[in-house]
Amino acid sequence: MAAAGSVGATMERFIVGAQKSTNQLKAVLAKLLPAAGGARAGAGSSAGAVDALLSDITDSLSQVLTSLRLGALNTQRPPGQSSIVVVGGGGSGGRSAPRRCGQRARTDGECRLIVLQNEVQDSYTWRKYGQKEILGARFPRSYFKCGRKPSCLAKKHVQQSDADPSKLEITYHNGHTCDDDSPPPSSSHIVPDPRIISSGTQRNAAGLVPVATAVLSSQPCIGQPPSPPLRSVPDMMTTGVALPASAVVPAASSTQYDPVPDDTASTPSIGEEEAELLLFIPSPACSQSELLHTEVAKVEPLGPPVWMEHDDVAHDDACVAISDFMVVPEV
DNA sequence: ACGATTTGACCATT
DNA sequence: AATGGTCAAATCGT
Repeated sequence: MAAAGSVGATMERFIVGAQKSTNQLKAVLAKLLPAAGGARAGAGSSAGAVDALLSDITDSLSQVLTSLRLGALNTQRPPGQSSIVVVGGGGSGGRSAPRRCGQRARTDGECRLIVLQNEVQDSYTWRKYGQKEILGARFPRSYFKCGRKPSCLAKKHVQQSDADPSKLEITYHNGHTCDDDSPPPSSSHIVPDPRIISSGTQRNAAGLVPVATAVLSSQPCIGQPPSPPLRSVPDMMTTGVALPASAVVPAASSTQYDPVPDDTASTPSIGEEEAELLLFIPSPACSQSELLHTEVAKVEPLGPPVWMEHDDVAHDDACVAISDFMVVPEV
């Protein structure tokens, strides 16, 4: 849809702008902090560190930009049809989340399963309301409800993948209804409409971070609240863009993560065709303390990826879980 | 003191 | 009966 394209274009503009600013900053710092050859070792190392950081920033921005452009890959799926977004794996194809034996399907509304690398998070505020050991699963499943509004029906179940502990299997149930009536207090968000999907890894409940911040930071988000407002993405489950590990940002503590912006009141609900890109940012999903920390694999700019659904898709009445999902470069 | 998280118990579904 | 999902009191952190 056009909207999706405009969102991507908007994000792309911001990223390009960030790249320019970074380059300018680099130039300025180069003058202020004469690199290596500097007289004082201290100054030299500082300059080196700054340079390294700036390089990381520009590299991350490039990665995000690439991901955005690859975003064309989007796959619009009709509501009810689920998709598994595997973040990471360098496009080599992620592992699926096979339905566990004894796992039952709920019949309450739509749900979508997403498998993400840890350290990703979405822009919504989630409140954990339960945790349970699941038969056959090594890790417990955590239950979250939208914390923005009690009336919002959005829920998500987060479980660390048995197959790959570095991934979180997040199942979303129902779309957010909190976007409809009361837009969150506005802030300096840049991109309109955030709806990020995500997953997290760290032990903290996460928080949202502004995309910019996310892109710049490479530190693991353990118990770190994000400060700036997050920015991000459109509808979840449509497409996914994996940010480079360096894009991972510290998460905020559960309580106030995500200030989903506001001006983003227009967040589309699941199934809408609005968004094409997803920005995965560390999420609150794992307020639990046991989640592992891993890096999000980089997306290789090999060309427009294509989302492929594997044959063995398990269909439930209202829930669908796709077992295998891969991203392959278009030849 | 308030709000979020934890955790055991209860309920619903298969 | 077994299992997953939700509730709610207790606990913890701010």
